[in-house]
Amino acid sequence: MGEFKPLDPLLHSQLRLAVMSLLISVEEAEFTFLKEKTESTAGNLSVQLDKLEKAGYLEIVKSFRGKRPLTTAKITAHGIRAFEEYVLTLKNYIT
Amino acid sequence: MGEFKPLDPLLHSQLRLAVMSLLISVEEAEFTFLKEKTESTAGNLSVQLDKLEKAGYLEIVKSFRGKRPLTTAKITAHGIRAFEEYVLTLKNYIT
DNA sequence: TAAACTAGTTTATTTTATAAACCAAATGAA
DNA sequence: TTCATTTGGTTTATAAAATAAACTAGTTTA
Repeated sequence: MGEFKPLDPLLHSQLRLAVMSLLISVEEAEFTFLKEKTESTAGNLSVQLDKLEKAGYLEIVKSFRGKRPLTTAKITAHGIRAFEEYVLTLKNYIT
Repeated sequence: MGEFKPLDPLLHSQLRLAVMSLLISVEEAEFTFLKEKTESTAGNLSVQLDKLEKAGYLEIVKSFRGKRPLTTAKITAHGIRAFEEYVLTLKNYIT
């Protein structure tokens, strides 16, 4: 029983964790909302959303609002499980 | 009041966090003890202890036990404060 | 005395995070 | 109308971190 099982590296990142944290509570959010809440740059956010999507933690939907592009992120069931697991693992480090 | 204040990058690292977590409870520990508990390589542990020492979070004492070198790490008051602060900050991400 | 082990450090490589530069379209001001 | 600015991003380049591999120095064991 190792005391410190590895932390999911995909979640152990400030920005990705903040994004997941937001999406856990709101279910679905726009790119600009996530950008404002996390105070990240668009470039960084774009890259990190990509990674979370490729891991299957998020679903990214691209559409238009009026004439402008609109990117929406939604957490998946797999993402929720991974986040919960991450939190449990982390607790062994900080308590 | 930003929801996600930055996490101390020195502590937001799996191995350094595990080391600090151990030292919070035991106060003082040998290199080999830390290596076993964290299941890290000696090289990685050496590098990370250095960083924590340079930040003033640990004090590293080098001596000999019999004829063999002995490296001991001890958490500082500053390290304890930083760890506690990190935990508080992190809670805003995971709850 | 040679092989293997201990207790690490140093250097090199890979992976991440982040920033900077860029793009396409839409809007606003002169 | 046309040129500057803004929106909503993506792509590429750079900096920083984590990790692994190689190395050092000495010790113990066969």
